[in-house]
Amino acid sequence: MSKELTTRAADYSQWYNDLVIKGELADYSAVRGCMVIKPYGYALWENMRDQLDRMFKETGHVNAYFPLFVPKSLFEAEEKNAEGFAKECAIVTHYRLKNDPDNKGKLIVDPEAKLEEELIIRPTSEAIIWNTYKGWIQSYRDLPILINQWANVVRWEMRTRLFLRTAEFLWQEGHTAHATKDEAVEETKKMLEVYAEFVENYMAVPVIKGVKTANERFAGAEETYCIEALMQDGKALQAGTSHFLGQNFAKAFDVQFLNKENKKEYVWATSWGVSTRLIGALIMAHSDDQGLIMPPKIAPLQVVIVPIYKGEESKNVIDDKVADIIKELKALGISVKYDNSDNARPGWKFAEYELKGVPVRIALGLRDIENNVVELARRDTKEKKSVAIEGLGSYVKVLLEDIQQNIFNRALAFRNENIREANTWDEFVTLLDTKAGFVSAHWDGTSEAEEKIKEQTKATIRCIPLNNKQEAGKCILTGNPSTQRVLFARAY
RNA sequence: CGGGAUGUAGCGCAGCCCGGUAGCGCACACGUCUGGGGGGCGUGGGGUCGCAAGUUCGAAUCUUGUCAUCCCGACCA
Repeated sequence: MSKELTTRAADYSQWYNDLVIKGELADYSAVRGCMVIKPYGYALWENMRDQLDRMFKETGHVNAYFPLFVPKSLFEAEEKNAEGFAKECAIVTHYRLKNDPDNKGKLIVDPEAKLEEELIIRPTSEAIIWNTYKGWIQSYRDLPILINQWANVVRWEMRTRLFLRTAEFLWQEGHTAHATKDEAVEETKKMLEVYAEFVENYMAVPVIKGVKTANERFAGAEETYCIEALMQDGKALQAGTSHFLGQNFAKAFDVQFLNKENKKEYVWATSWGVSTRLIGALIMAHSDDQGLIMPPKIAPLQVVIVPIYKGEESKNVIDDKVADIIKELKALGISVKYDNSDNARPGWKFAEYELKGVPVRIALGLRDIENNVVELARRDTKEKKSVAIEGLGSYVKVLLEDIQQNIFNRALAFRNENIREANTWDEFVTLLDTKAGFVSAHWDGTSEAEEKIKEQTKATIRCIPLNNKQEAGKCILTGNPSTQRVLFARAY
């Protein structure tokens, strides 16, 4: 099977879809807007999940699991949150089917089995969790609660895209409860740091940490912190969010505690999440026209070995040699696959593993064995060289670290080249239309101006970067005074 | 929800305008030569043409309806 990929230049969206489908990360399913995550894609998600999970636990969190369904009365308790998600909720109204009397072999919803109260399939779990926390919290001694859950959620999106926006997606959502505002704010920021560290150090995708404007804030939050990444087509992608929820949910669900002075206070809350969308970010940040490029630290497979043989006899010789190499690599904690299957030829395998983004490929035949070398190819630069079998393990280990660093540096350089300042409206519009990327510009801080800019340019304020430099300026739209620049971009 | 497109073999497509025995490439199976960048040759298997009505002697093809998916837009992690 030849797997022709659309190039980025020809059709960026199609290129992305081709990588996901032909790279065997995911497949379309029989359900509109829902995808099947295939084993290779799921292995990637598992690696991401496992690392994040370690980081959450290192920062004091524990995992738990809450129901998929949220009774409507709970869902609507926090008004802003409910309003924000209402338009995209799937709702369970019945609990039973029955045989269709008019159509043999078919089923219909049993009208007798209507639920007293509709159940909302969670688009996010604040409601069900805060309803639960109410029963868990009486005293300041019960705080903080630092819980994370790995779950699926459903958001009935109008238009979906593999990994970037599916109707059902996998994610983690942290939900913490604190006795003081300061502690909750600190938690919000801490988790933003965890996300930034994960995305940069493991996924090799550079991010900008910032705060969302009121318009872009999570429904029900007081403050939304985010990490924003830049894709190769110049569009921004929100890679993770961490919300300071204030006392909104505590008030909505009446969660109070007695403080040390024996006075009742509402609990302070945070929530934070990243999803399978990160896989979309990973693909669009690194990959090229030959296929995916996996960062070694989370690659489902770090090294693939392809034998070059002629006939059974030479295959056996190579198999023996490779067994030693695999042993050495595995001892160093490197994941490795030996593909000596006879149903594809070497050239086909080379292309296939490039498509899948395996960071390092080792090829060897009798010729190499005689010389005690292998041919080693790195996916990020496609550079090939002959490397001694002696000490191959440590060579590969260093190489994997180098690839990890190299793809991060490459993405960082691209990101930095694509942050440009605009000082006038014309400059702003021209930059958006000709260069894409982030545009750093002054904004007067009003929602009205933000809305108008969005209407006219489709660009949104991605964030107000943390530690932003304060400088006097004029809003590019209104000319009103401004104290700092914010980052605009067209976004996914 | 607005606009555009597509449903024919596992995948990608042609055939439809102008109705008359369902075709190509890849994949798959077997054999063989091969093997250092998506192999060659030979043989073979596989499809109620998305679904439902209608027109007709006859429908993949014409008509109507319907369902689904994809792409672009608005919305959104």
